[in-house]
Amino acid sequence: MRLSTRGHYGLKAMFDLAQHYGSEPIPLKTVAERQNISDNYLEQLIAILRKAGLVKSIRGSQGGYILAREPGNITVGDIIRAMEGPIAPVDCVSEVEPAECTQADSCITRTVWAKVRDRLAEVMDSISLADMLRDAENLLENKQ
Amino acid sequence: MRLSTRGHYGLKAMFDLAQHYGSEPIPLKTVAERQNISDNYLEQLIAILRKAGLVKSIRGSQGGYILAREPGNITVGDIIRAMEGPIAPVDCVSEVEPAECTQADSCITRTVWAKVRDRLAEVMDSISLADMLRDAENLLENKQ
DNA sequence: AGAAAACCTACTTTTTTACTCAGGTTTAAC
DNA sequence: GTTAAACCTGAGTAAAAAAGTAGGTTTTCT
Repeated sequence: MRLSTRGHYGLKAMFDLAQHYGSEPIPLKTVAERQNISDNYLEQLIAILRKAGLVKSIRGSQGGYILAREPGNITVGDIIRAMEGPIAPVDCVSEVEPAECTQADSCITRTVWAKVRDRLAEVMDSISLADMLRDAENLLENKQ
Repeated sequence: MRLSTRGHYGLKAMFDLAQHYGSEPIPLKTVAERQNISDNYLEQLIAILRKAGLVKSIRGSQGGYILAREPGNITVGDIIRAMEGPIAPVDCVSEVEPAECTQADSCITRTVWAKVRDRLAEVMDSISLADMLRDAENLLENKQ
């Protein structure tokens, strides 16, 4: 039950953009440095986020990336689904196009994984980037 | 966020043993056939379950496997932890020995994954093999 | 003794992951 | 219009993990 670096880095990058939402576009290289990710690799990952409509790019000098929507309107679930595909502990309970399973109607392990899937989706969909910004602020306050 | 076949097959095998709890030991080959798993492969998997203390083996002719505890006392979480290791969407929030992270105190994505981990553990620990047996019975009744 | 079954270890193949690299295209400041 | 900074694309690759195979040894029941 691990996330790949795609999901992990994807959320990091999106959170970085959220922290600078409202100002100029952020160059990929800047995000990569701040989040400690190879920029060649991040370039590929951010392309996925762009195609999923989660970020917008501004090309050319002084260009960069910005969130496509406000942080309150983008959830962890959105990002993870974009980066890792539909949530599905096992193929036969995928959120979209579940794999065929001959014993689907009597398979009890299947109903277990459906419950796990639903809880996973529930928690990921309940956390927005705005929530994360709020958490970051609180963390900072408690430190001082 | 996928399970490997280890966890998937592991739960299937354990559920199979649960369905025959209280009678003679079940040969591995029988479980493998019923659950449609290569018996060579299942042999490796069940060795993990045995070392984790979840099943007992009876050697020799008429031998086989039985659950080490009653079905109400074995949870999906027990089985998945045995088969896949500690629950941890990313290494830095592993249930045991979380990986070092230089920004641990200010990393917000980390707190997200901790929440995901806790929900995962919660749902898996709340379902026992006995619960699954009950579900199976209900499913059967509704069919008739 | 013979058969059935667990046990053990090592090997192989396949798939996925996590990158890297090379070369392009577009834009905007100057 | 040149140049630099940025985005875009696709191919390639090394390492790791996953999934499965194979063959032999030991134990115990009959």
